[in-house]
Amino acid sequence: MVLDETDLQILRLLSKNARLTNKEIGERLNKTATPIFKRIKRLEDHGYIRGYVAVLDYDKLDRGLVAFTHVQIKDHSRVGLQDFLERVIAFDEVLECYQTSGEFDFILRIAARDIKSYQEFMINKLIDLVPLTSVKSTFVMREAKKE
Amino acid sequence: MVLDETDLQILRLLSKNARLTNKEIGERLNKTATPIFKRIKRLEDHGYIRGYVAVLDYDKLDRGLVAFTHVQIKDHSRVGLQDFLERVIAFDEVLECYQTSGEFDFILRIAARDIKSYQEFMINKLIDLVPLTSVKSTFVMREAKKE
DNA sequence: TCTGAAAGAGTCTGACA
DNA sequence: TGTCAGACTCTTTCAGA
Repeated sequence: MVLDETDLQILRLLSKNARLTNKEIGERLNKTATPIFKRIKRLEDHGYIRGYVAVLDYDKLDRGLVAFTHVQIKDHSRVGLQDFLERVIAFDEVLECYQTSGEFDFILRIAARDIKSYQEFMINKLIDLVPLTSVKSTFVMREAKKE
Repeated sequence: MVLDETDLQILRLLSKNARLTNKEIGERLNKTATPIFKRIKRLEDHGYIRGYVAVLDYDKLDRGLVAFTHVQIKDHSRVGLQDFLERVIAFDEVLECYQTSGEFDFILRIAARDIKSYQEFMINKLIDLVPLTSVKSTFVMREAKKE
């Protein structure tokens, strides 16, 4: 499937604000709502749009501590990596999980109430999962962009 | 503002799928669409919900190379940090920007077509912004969770 | 805080250029 | 690919419990 400039602009708009109506998008692209609707349907069906999510303010939700946790595990076999992945994404604290190449095997985005909860997550949940080689935490002070 | 269990469940559902209708959410929580509507409005007005975005598949968009770029800058004054932040979020390649504490000053989530485009971004855009102390790139092989 | 009815708005389909 | 009209569905408001 080939995307034209209109498709790309639709994706650009929706990645910033998924609540735009087809009519509003159409007005910006000089079209009516119908072709916008059809194009979005096509983009969804072909997997270009994977879904729509609400962006929450974790500060207000008493989960103001957001961290990136860089994890290196001991067992690098396919089974070992898959095992860690499946078990770690089951935790509510894990907002995102990326398998990576390079120094770390996984980067996790974590939300916890405070530093104490974060440490509890580390000690009682993360560390027990599978044998780890290293864990490095970086705390987020400000989210400046998100799309 | 105090959130009850119903509010939290609404947030949980919408953070995974923002396309659920008020009626569908109501059915899961044993209520009608009206109270769900009112609660969501309240959560939006009070900033618990910051917005709604489409999740795109960057693989398919020929921006399959997603990386976390860890940046340490030379000038740690408030102005220096703010300056870098404002200029870096203007780049299309920058999907997300987090100001962090610890080893790095910023973590960027970057999307590029391939390794060559990524290097071009680094050399022609990122490096020129402000004097940097270190830049470390970690490439994403798989996104296993995102909410 | 909730239900249920009703108006307003958006989505989605189909005929046609 | 696109416009337009109409059916359908969801959102939103309001009266009442």
